[in-house]
Amino acid sequence: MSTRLVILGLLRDKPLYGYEIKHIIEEHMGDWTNIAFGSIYFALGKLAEEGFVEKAGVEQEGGRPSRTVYQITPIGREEFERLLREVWRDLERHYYTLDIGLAFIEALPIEEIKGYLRGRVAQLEAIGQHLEAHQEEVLTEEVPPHETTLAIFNHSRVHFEAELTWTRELLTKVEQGVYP
Amino acid sequence: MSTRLVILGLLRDKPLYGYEIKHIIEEHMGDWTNIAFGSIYFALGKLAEEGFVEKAGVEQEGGRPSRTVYQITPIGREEFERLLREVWRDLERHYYTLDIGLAFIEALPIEEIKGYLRGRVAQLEAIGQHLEAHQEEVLTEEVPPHETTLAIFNHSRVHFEAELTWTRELLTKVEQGVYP
DNA sequence: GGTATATTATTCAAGCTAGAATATTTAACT
DNA sequence: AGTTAAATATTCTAGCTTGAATAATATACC
Repeated sequence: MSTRLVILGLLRDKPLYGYEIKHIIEEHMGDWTNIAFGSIYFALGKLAEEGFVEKAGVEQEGGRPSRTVYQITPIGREEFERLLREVWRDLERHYYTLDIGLAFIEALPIEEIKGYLRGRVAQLEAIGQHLEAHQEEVLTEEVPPHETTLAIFNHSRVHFEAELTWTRELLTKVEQGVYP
Repeated sequence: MSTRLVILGLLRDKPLYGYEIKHIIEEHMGDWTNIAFGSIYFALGKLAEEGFVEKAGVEQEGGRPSRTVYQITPIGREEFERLLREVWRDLERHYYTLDIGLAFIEALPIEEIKGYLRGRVAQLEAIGQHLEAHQEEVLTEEVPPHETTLAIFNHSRVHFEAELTWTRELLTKVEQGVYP
């Protein structure tokens, strides 16, 4: 669903082929998206079927595999805006698998749970270090980062911090013997 | 993936049929899971195929549709524990669709974006009200809530608060004209 | 009493994701 | 120069999710 949005968004600028799209995503959006190869080709096929994109031709460079270049259509641009508005308008709910783990917490020895929680705190602290380092790096670059980059970065950060706080609190409670 | 965990977890106590599983999930886990009908039947079929559950018989009540009851097997119990440990061990990454919206922010008029952000803040504030009310209600019940229930509730809450804080900050920046 | 709605229980098709498989080719290394 | 590794580009299958479709009965309502 967001795969379509990304593809249409990228195709607005110029025609692209699947592999190229995958690479742009990895380079520019790699940290905050999760779009697999198959999804891109599937979405391209679907978008073409629906008339939102169309084949712009087939290229070949040397003896490399030939590639199908797609370009966006006028109704594709409309669809892009529709999807974009949808994303901005609607709040999305996130579900946390660990909540299910919590629901079944009695199924594991409490000492084992403590171990996992300590592990989670350690992992989260490592991520925190990584995020800080990354921010340092970005801020000391010659080219100042774009505001959207910062906003996206902060988005991860606030949720990461929420998760860390919550996990620490849970560990404390478990250590206090609140869970039987 | 967490569908399997939930199903196996519920079947530990007693044999159940698909529709019953769906109902238990909705009643007890409805606020923090998102498992569709089809997924349950699909997972039951798969788990049966793999030997983690098995048909315990077919029941019928009055003229209602007949129902297939499944029970967990010994290796099903092992699989449950394996999945449970996996959930506790591994941190899961969450991706936010709005980040993609942010990446394409220039495609919409900034005034429209402001509107959406105000809308999001309002929606989040409403959820905040709802969460507070829900907590009040739970805390004033005769039966004190189980610790896991509170932990799961707090999990939602910290992330909701993170989202609200971040959204407000973004709105402020947009209103300050940081985004062209 | 008769119509409308809700409940029960499952099946099914369509959509989407993930990632391995494929086949060629260029770059890297000793 | 020859082997290995990495890159290029797509296809394909298996797995999973979603929600509509089905079909019967029980309940609610006027």
